[in-house]
Amino acid sequence: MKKGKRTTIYDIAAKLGITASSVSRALNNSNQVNEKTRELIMKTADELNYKRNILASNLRKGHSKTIGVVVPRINQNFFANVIAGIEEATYQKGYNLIICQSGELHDKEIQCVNTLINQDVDCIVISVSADGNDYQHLQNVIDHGIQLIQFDRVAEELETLKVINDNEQASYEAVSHLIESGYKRIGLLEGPQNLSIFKQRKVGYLRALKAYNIDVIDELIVENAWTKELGAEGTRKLLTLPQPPDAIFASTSDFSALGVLEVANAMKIKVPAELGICGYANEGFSEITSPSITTIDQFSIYMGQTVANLYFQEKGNTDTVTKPKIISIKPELIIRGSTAKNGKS
Amino acid sequence: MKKGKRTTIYDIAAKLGITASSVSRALNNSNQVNEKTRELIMKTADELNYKRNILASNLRKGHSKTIGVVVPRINQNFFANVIAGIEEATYQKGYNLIICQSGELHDKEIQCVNTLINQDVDCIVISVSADGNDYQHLQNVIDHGIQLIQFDRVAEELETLKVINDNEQASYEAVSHLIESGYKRIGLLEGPQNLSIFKQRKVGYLRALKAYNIDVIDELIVENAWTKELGAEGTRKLLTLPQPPDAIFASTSDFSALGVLEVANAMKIKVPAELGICGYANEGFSEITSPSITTIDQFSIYMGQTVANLYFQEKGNTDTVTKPKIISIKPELIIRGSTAKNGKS
DNA sequence: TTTGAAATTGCAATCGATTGCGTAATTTTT
DNA sequence: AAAAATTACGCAATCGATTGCAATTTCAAA
Repeated sequence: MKKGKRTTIYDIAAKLGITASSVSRALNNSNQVNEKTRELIMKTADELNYKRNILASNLRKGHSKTIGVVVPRINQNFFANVIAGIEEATYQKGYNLIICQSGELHDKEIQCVNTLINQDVDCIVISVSADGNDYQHLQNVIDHGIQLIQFDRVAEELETLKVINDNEQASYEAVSHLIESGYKRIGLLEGPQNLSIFKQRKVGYLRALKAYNIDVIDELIVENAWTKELGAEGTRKLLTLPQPPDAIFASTSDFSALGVLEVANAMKIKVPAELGICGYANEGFSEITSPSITTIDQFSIYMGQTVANLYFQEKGNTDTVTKPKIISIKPELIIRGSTAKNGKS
Repeated sequence: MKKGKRTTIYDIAAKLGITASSVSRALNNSNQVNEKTRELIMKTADELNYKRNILASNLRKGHSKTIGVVVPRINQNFFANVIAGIEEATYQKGYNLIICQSGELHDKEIQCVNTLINQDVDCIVISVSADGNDYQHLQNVIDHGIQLIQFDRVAEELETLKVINDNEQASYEAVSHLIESGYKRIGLLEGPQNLSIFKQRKVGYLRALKAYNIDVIDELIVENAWTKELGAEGTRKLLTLPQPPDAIFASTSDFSALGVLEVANAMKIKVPAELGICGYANEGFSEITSPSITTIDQFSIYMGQTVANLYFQEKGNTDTVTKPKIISIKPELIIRGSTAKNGKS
C-alpha cells in the first residue's frame, strides 16, 4: 500500500466489478446484499487493507460518534479517573473521546467548548473551571443541539443533565464524624464559593454544627484555601489564633489537608490527639501519610461511567425536549488515623 | 437557531446573494476575496452563529488535525502528565486529541490503534502495553501513511520517531548513589523484561555494580515486581534471605518502592539506616512518605510537549521518507530521606 | 411458460467545505 | 479612452460514504 493512499469503497467495487453502494451496504451489515457478494466484499476489503473513512461516514450520517470532554486539568487524580471511566464506557460503544483541558481559565474553557462544537461532537461533558460564572458558551452548546452533561463542578442555573456528588451530605457526615470523635472547635478550609461544590460543602459543615448545637465561629472559617500551599497558610493562621481549632476540615481537597498536616507537624502539634484533620477526594497519598488522612471518596471512575451511561440512555430517548436530570452519587467517608482522637479509628 | 440545524456556508451565501466559494474563501482568510465582502461574510457568519463543519472540511482537505494517543491507563500519574503536556502543545496549533487506553491489554491496544486509523488521525502517539510483543498493528499505522510516535515504552525494533527517557543512565545513577551512600548489597525489583524500559533499567543497575566492582548476586534480583503488592511480596522474599540486601532499588515504580517501605516498616527494619530504598517516577506521594522516597523524575509533562513538538517539526519536513529519530530525555535523580544512610540526604 | 413477489444491485443525490479553472469586474498603464 | 493587468467571484468537481428510489434479477407459485 502506498503511503497516503487509502483504499476506498470504490477501489473495492472496481476490483469486483460492482458498485460502491453494494460495498457500503455489505460493510454496514445491511441485509440488502447477497450473502455471496458480501463475503467477496469482506474478503477483498481485508486484502486491500481497507479502513472506513469515518470522516466521510460521519459527515453523511450527520453525527460524529465522538464525545468531547472539558476538564480543568487532565493530570489531576479526580479528573483523570473520571475520564478513565468515561473512556471505558464509551469505547465499548464505538465512541471516541476528545479531551481538552481548560487549565481553570474561563477563556480557554470557552475556546475548548467552541472547538468541540466545531468538531461536531455528539455530546460535551464538562466540569467548569473555577473562575468566571458566565455560561453563555454552555448555552451555545445546547443551542447547537449538542447534548450537554455537566459533572462535579456544575453551573447550577443551567438546566442540563448533571452528574454530581452529594457534597453537602458528605460534608455533613465528615463534620459529624469529627464532632462525634470528640473534637469541639472545628475549622473549615473552604474553596471558591462561586463553585457550587464548595458552597455545598460549606452548607454541610454548617448543618452539622447546627445539628450538634455548636456555634459557628467565623474566624475558624478560612476562605479560598484550596491548594496545599493555601491550606498550609490558612492552617498557620488558624493555629496561631488565641483559641485555635482542635480539628480542621479541609473541604477542598486532600492536598490542602496535606498542607494542614505538614504545618501541624512543623508546629509539633500532635495529629490526631491535639488536632483532627479531614480532607476530601481520597487521593492516593491520603492513605500513606502518617497518620493517614480521613477523607471522602467520590467514586470518580464510577462517576465517569455514570456520565457515559447517562448519555447513551438519553440518546435513546426520543422526546424532543430532554428534561434536566440530575444524578447524585453519594460519596463515602473514609475514616483513618488523622481523626482517631480517642485511639479508635 | 433550531435544534439540529446547523448553518452552512450555503446559508450565508444565500443570504448574501453570493456563492459558497466566496464564503469559504473569506472564512479561510484567502486573499482572493474583496475586503468589503469578507467583512460582510464575517458579520453574517457571526449573526447566523455559524460554526465550520470540521468533518466536511477535513474530509476535503484530507487530514483531520487530530492526534490519537494510546496509553495503558489514563489515570496513572505519568501518563496523565504526558497527555497533559501533549494537549497543551497541540491545542495551541488547533489540533485535537483522541485518547484511548489499552488497559495493558495487547488486544485492546490493537483495537484502539485500528479505531484511530479509522478516525483518520494525522498522528498516533503510543506507549505500548506490557503484554504482547508483536507489533503488526504499529506497522499498519505506518503503512497507512500515518505518523507514528512512540514514547516511554517503545517497541525498539520498529524504526519510528521515539521520545524516551534515558532509563539506563538514570538507573545507573540511582544505583551509584546507593553505593556511594554506603549500601553494599543492593537488591533489584525489576519489571517485565519484554518492555525495553525495564530491560534498560536492569542494564543500568548491572553497569553500576560493575563500575564499583560489586558482584552481581542473582538471588537479589526479583522478577516482575511492578506493582505495590508485587513489590511488597518481593521485598518479603529478599528480607528473609540468609543474607538480605541493605538497599532495594524498586526500578519499576514508586508504587513498588512504597511496597518495600511498608514491608520494612512492618518488619521493624529501619529506613534508611538498615535499608535504603530508591523508587522510580517521582509520584506525588513519594515526597510525603516517612521517610520520603528517593526516586527518579521523568519530566513527564515535558515529555508530552516534546512528543507534540516532534510531530509538528517532522510534519514540516518535506522529505518523503521520515528517518527514525530518537529524542532521549535525561531523567533526574531526586535524593530524599529513604537513602540517607549516614544522615546526609 | 407466465406472473408476481422478493431479493439484489445500480443510479444519482447528498452531507458541507474546498479549490482549480475560467470569466467578469475593476484598476492600472499608456 | 483603449489596452493590459489585476482582482474578485462563480462554476463545477472533489473528498468517501450513505441511502432513497428505480431497475434488474431470482425464484417460487400458478
